[in-house]
Amino acid sequence: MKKISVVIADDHPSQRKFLLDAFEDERSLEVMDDVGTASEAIDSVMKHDPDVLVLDIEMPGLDVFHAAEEICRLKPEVKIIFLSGYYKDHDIASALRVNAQGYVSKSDDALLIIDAIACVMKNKRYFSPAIEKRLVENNGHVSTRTEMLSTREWETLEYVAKGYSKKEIAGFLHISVKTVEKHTQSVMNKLDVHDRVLLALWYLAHLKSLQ
Amino acid sequence: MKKISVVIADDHPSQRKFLLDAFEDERSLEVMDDVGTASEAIDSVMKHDPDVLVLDIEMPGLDVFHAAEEICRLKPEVKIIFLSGYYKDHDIASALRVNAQGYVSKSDDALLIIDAIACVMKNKRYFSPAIEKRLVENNGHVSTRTEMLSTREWETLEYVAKGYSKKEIAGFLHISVKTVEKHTQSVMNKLDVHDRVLLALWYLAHLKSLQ
DNA sequence: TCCTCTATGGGGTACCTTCCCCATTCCGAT
DNA sequence: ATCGGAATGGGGAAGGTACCCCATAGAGGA
Repeated sequence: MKKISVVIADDHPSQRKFLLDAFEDERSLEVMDDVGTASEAIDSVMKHDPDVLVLDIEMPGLDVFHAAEEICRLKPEVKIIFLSGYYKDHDIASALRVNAQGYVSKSDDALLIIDAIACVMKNKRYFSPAIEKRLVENNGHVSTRTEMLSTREWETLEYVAKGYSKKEIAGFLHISVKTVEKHTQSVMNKLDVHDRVLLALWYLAHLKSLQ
Repeated sequence: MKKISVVIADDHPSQRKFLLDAFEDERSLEVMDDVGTASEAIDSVMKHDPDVLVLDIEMPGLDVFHAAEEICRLKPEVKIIFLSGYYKDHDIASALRVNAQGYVSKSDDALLIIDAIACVMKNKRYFSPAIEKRLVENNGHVSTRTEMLSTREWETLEYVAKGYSKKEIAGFLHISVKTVEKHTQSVMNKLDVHDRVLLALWYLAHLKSLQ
């Protein structure tokens, strides 16, 4: 089986070593390069064309999110996983904005980061539990689109798209039918789709690109 | 509504898990037991008295067709749906001989198997399209759901699945809304799907296998 | 602090959908 | 010739859906 090629970008040598050691023990991974700044990260990605870039959020010099945007533009197939020390909502939002595939806390176990790599390689997004919790508390579901759907709206959309009636959805979410109706309407207005079947079709069509 | 009780018999744990997961998502189904051999299947059917037995054709130990015959003798009311990996004419013939109610290819979508269950519960036989094709080439006539739908019903289904309203469909087909209604109802009765969104999902799920 | 956004609900209305009832025509099969 | 199925339509009931109106409470940002 082909190994997953990885580039590591972190300004702290100790953190870099920690990751290098962790990834070296994992046979499915192959670290191509490890660098200490965002601009070096861009260069390294251009040179090595890795599957995954593990990118520390706090680094001196060029802003990591600008770097991430640049990499997305130049090499959109590269999966970017952000590493954060103290995750701030603003950083998470920026990571989402540049369409990061993963966001892992440094306090998390190394195995979790390896898991995140395996996850994004399957074209799924990965967020460490603590950050996921934040996301749910704040924004809600991941959406970098102009048409932002709230958590409840997403949940409602998912159930609608699976063919459940408002009454059933109200039961699942433990809210009234009226509120389900409200969420459905909000979704319909935001997506400019005013029919349940078309909503389901929209959901199915966007499922791949959303996850 | 009473759930359809199901027993799964498959020697591959992964396949069992796949089916369990698929059936767990289906509200109308309740898996009573899952086993790994034909003789266990007999015991399980005797013990749980399920509505449907999903039976893998390739299993070690006791021959599955003998087991199926035994079950038909002891519990004739149990519907048996065969799951085949590589459908051979001989197996299909054997399945017909023991009066199986359904025969589905493993390569088919899980939804199709769920549909097969719904189908046999209405005392209709079900054969997945690929197998049905074989049957037509060899033996002769076995009714399938593709044949169940008339031209107009099929056309109506297609428009419904694309998100058009009855009024629109009536316009497309140059018939009255009432007739569209009639066709939609016929389709819903035949497929045992009583909702436009689920009809659309059914259509999408079967589009590939039906071609 | 004020204001917006999210989430929660109720009332009401118009329309759509699902499912009964009914009929006619035509066509192919027994 | 009759019978069944496919296709065409209508009436009407019951419930679902889409879209308005309204209000309240909490969290977060300007």
